[in-house]
Amino acid sequence: MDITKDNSAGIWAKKFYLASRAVVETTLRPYDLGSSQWYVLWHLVHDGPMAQRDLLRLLQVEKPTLSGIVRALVRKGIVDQMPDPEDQRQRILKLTPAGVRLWHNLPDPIALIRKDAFEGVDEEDIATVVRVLQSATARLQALANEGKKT
Amino acid sequence: MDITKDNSAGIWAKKFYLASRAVVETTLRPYDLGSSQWYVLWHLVHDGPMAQRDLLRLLQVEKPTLSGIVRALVRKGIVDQMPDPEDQRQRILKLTPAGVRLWHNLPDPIALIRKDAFEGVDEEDIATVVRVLQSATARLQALANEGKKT
DNA sequence: TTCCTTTAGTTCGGCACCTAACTAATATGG
DNA sequence: CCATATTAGTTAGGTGCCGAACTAAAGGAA
Repeated sequence: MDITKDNSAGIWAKKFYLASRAVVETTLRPYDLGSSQWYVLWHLVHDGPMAQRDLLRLLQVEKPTLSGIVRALVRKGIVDQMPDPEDQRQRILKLTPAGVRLWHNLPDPIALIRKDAFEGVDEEDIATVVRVLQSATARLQALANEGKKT
Repeated sequence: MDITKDNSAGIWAKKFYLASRAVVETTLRPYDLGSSQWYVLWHLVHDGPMAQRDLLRLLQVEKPTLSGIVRALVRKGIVDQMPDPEDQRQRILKLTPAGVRLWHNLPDPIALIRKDAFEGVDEEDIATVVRVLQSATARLQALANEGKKT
């Protein structure tokens, strides 16, 4: 009874996620940046300064998760976190000059994954992967929400 | 330019992994057990006591990762970790009586995911998901190994 | 205006991962 | 036989994720 047989799609989703995170983090390590830290920079570069709460929705993570990522970026001097004068609860996030300089030297880890993992793979197969995983995720999240309400 | 479009299979693999981990951990939380901790128990139940190094290969994680999981299980009184008399470097892992009792009350989180996420999904689609993710993972790991050697 | 609720963010503690650097013990080659 | 690998496991520190519980500020209702 091989347990991996029972949930092979789940097992491989996990393995792929961990492998791609490893590649991205290896790529970014020389710049002392984690994968989610990079993604925060990406948003700040492409959308300009924004409140932490807006980033929260873009990244789709919980508050303490983003709080930790931001703390690391502030510690490294890459991002400034200042209170919004309009609403003293909110914090505006903005790249520092050092952050802007860093960004210009950074490789694009998303392009790397796309190329090294999926280049040449049948488009329809990829569409199937997306469709199956998307629906499976929705089903699990529905289950989780149901459990919360009950 | 939506970044998610560029690597949608990767994005959904991640989302699915996180969602399934959340469901599993919610299921196991009443028993004060994490997902990987559960998987260690599963192996100890099905294969009997074994050295930590053998578990390492079964779980396919790095040494410090397993070390942390084992430490948590020992702290909770679920697993005993004793030196192998044959080889003083190795540690034999064995369920405690409390661990055995706990196991008998535990739900099966793998069955849960299989049912709630994939039940009714076309077998061929699942096969495609496995095939694509498996090959993508292999490509990334090959890349990682190459980088190590160079 | 005052009280109450909601919202934004942090802190704490926990899980699951990693690399780098370490100890202790066994195995091996000269 | 002894010096030198190699192997097993731990520790330290970092990333990314979570829920629970907290503070502070803003919004609303009586």
